Amino acid sequence: MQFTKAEEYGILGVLYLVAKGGTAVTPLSEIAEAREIPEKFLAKIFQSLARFGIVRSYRGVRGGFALTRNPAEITVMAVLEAIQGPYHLLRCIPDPDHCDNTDRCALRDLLMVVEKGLVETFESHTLADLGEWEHAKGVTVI
Amino acid sequence: MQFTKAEEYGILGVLYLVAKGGTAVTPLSEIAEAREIPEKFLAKIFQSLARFGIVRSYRGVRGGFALTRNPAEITVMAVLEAIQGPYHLLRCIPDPDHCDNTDRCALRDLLMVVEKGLVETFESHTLADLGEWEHAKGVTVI
DNA sequence: TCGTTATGCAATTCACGAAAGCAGAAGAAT
DNA sequence: ATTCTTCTGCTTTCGTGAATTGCATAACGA
Repeated sequence: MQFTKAEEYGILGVLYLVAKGGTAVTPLSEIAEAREIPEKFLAKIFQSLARFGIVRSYRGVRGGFALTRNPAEITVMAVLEAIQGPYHLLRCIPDPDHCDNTDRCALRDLLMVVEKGLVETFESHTLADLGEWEHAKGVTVI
Repeated sequence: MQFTKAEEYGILGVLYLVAKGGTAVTPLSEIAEAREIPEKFLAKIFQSLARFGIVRSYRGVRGGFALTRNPAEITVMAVLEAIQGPYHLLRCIPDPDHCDNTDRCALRDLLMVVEKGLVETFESHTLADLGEWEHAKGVTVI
């Protein structure tokens, strides 16, 4: 059970936008360089984020991406789901037909408990929260 | 972030032993067939469990594996750590030198919170607990 | 019209989870 | 002793999906 690079880069990317404050439109090249993320990979991730309305894209010179809402209104969970789709620890959780005795599986029950706690934590933290944590630690944009 | 097959098989394997009750020595072939797990893969997993003292192995005719302790004394966490080693969502959590600004990373802080909750849940459930859940649902050994 | 930036899809690389194979050791049964 | 069973400890293979790259195209501003 490990956090994926896509998830990691996605969060770091939007946090960069938060750190820049307001609604500054920022090109991927800048984010990628500042946070040392492969640019094309980041592009893919931000396209997902754009589809889910987390960020908005602007083309052309001085284009880039910007948050669509106030960071306080965007939960970490929303970002993760935009990147990875619905979040589940086992295939049989969303799809009970995946194996033949989901209704008797204690492991599935336990993981549903674990997953619930996990989702609650991700939902109870917004990008603004994380931004403040970083700010308190003196993180700079570049 | 997904539960691995090794983790899944490991838990299901020991739960099979729990369901058989007591300290019955059970060969891998039986467990593998009953729970539809690739036998050689299960062997690898149980070797780890044996090294960590979760189960004990017996060779020869009528050999196999048995739990070393009462299921109520074995937490799910113990089983998972035996299989996967120390549990971390990001490499930089156990190894702060993995990236160059772990001390300023809000994502790392958040994941440490998530991880804590996760570990607590796994530690607060024993194999006996899961065994009872299954029992209540009418799970049979074979 | 030109340069910049995102878009969308295709292709590729790569790591690791997952699984299989095999020779050998240990042990029980007879 | 011999034989059969079962674990042990490698080695190797396979497959999937993560991670990354590439390219042609579309949109947009200057």
